[in-house]
Amino acid sequence: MATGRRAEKMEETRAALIRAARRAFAEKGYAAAAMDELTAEVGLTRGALYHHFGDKKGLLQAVIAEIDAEMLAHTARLRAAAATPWLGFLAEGIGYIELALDPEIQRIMLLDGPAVLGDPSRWPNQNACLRTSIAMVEALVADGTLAPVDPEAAARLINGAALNAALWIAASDDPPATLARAVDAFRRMAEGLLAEGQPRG
Amino acid sequence: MATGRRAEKMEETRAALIRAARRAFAEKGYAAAAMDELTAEVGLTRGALYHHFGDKKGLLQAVIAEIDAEMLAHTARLRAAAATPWLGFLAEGIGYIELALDPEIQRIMLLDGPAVLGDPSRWPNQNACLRTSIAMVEALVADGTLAPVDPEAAARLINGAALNAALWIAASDDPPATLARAVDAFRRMAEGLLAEGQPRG
DNA sequence: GTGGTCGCATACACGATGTATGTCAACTCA
DNA sequence: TGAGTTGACATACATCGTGTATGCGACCAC
Repeated sequence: MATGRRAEKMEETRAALIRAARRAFAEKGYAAAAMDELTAEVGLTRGALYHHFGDKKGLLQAVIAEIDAEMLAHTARLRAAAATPWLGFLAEGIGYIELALDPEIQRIMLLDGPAVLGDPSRWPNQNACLRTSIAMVEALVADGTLAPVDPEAAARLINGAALNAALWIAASDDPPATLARAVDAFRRMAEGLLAEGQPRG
Repeated sequence: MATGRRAEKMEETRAALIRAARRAFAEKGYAAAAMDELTAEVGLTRGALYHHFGDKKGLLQAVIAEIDAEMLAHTARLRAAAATPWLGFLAEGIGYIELALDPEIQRIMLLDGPAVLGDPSRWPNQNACLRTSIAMVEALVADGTLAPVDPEAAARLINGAALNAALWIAASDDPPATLARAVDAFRRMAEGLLAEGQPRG
């Protein structure tokens, strides 16, 4: 499609607004981020913002969608690089923990996002990520690697554990050391889902 | 101590404000709860509020401290009623999941609280709860029930898994059924921490 | 009973969101 | 190609909510 000069510029301002919002939300938090500052930073006014995103919440949604897509792509790469499905599953969880070390992700995705937009498992992208996790657990249960556990429940618990670990690590004094402790415990817990007699990975 | 008429009345208004805030925060969320309404509901004005709690955040802290104390007392009861330390540990986690079915706890403790006050593991009461969990894991590791895992890491991951499970259950269409699925998966994951040869039950 | 303290109300300043309206450049079509 | 239309964005305003400074009145000490 021949995107005219018009549409092209428009996409540019959308991107600029989202970029500025990511910075502002990450640094000051959603509530304390003023839209006037945000927009002025990229040479616009709130008019542009309300035109493109409807309201402040809409801007946050756009920001979250972008970050979420990046996270999804990252964990998918880790999973694909693993030797076995089970190791892929572990790698995905551990990668998720590492990702959440980023202050931007913590503040926007883990703290403000849920408070403003509600339960993250209802977000479209998170749902996609979760669905792949569920599918993996299903496959691992089917081939006998995992005990007959409810796939969605297992995927969500693993996710929750990883998420909380990330918050802990981020708030700790020595993140790398804490990361190591968390990853070890995470691996053990996940191994609790393995079927009897399966090698512990 | 002879609490005079004065101090007595003051405690009463503090309690009334906290009560009203619990309702308002739970129903509308922290950001959307207006202090004017809150206080008018119990026949006061914002003056009382700022006098007692400093600012809106201070009120939220007081509310959270109260709820947190209730949760702590509840899980402690469950733990004490269990037959063995290991079963007590499980009961505590499962009890935590059940507690979080309460919409008030979800909204205030799991969504708005972290966004406004930051990482919950830094809250004084949560810290107390976590410390007892860590102590339990330490004891279970010492007596050989659990594998030699980092106590704090294990406690935090278990906590995170339970917390996320609660959010999931709450958002589900059939909470009781979802609760059953979550509890089963939770038990299995926790059992991953058991030492080799320990009975799973 | 008089001065002081303190719980709480009143009044105001400030900032932030959202909306209604205006404007000007870019595209359409005869 | 130029008049009309659309739409991206700016401007101006209405509204509301927090926080603070100030004031009042009841209780307590002496």
